[in-house]
Amino acid sequence: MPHAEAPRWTTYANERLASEGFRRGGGRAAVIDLLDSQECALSAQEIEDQLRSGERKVGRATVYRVLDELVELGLLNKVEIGDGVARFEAAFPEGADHHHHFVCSNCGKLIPFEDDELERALRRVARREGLVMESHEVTLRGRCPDCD
Amino acid sequence: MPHAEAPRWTTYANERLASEGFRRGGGRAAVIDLLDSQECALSAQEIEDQLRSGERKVGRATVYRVLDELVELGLLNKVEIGDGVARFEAAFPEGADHHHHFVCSNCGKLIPFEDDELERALRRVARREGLVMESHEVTLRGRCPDCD
DNA sequence: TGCTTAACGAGACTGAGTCCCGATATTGTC
DNA sequence: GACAATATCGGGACTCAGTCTCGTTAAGCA
Ligand SMILES: [Zn+2]
Ligand SMILES: [Zn+2]
Ligand SMILES: [Zn+2]
Ligand SMILES: [Zn+2]
Repeated sequence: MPHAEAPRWTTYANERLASEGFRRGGGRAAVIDLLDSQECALSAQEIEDQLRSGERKVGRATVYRVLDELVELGLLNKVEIGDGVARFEAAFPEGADHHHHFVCSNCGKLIPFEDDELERALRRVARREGLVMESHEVTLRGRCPDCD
Repeated sequence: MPHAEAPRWTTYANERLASEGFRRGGGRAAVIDLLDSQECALSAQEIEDQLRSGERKVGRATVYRVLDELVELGLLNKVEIGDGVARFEAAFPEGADHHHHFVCSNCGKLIPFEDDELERALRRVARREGLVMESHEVTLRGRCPDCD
């Protein structure tokens, strides 16, 4: 949920891509627009299907290619909740809108959450172990309020 | 790294399986013994290969079946570092030997670490969000000391 | 010893993700 | 605008972790 006054992720992503020397291709633009309109993570299959059913057809190879590029540039977070399907969601600069996920082991619902202390603890660990942290993932599993 | 005086994980796992009414099968025993001798996580493929090259052959179906059972019983932790391969490692009761992983984005090395404050932060988040946490995974990504 | 049924394993199958390679579109230059 | 250079795209074959089926083996028990 970006702040109302913050620029759209699409804008940020496109600027970044331009500055990295990428050309502007229709397939990539379609994937970016779709991801920008999402609340939380989407799988490659979901992206492919939604684009196929829309007016802008995009091949599977392109979807995966674009997702890889964006993850590589840090414009996208790859979320893996353990069901064998990778999901992707927009990542804002400076860690804005940075969050993690809770997965209900009963109904499968994906609930996002954020916590500063958790983030601090992670940074502290990395420093203590002498590791240069580039990214991290946290997944909590259990019962959601509905299923408890 | 279990404490020297602590019982072997094999023992603990077998007792638990017995108390749950499982019969003692050769395939399951082989998988358990192999996992007990490991320092950190092993993939299903690695387990299958190591058992196949040893004297105790175990079919793939059995390996996956046993791993699922053990994860279900909380005797095993499923570790997914994002390369499309699930790994498994012994889980001790009471969270003893509980740890998480750092993955080097350059050389792929898997480095285990533990941190009480991180664990506390996770429990706090779950409570605040009204979620009943059954398990969790944390993966840090970046450069290890060797590759930095 | 004999019965019941859990445990096992060969191998077919599924599906996410990868690759190849020819077709198409973008950008810079003239 | 035309053209060359090359980034982008996509159909479809392919890989391979993980799943399923079903007939066989063997643990537990009376
Ligand atoms: Zn999310
Ligand atoms: Zn739920
Ligand atoms: Zn480990
Ligand atoms: Zn490294």
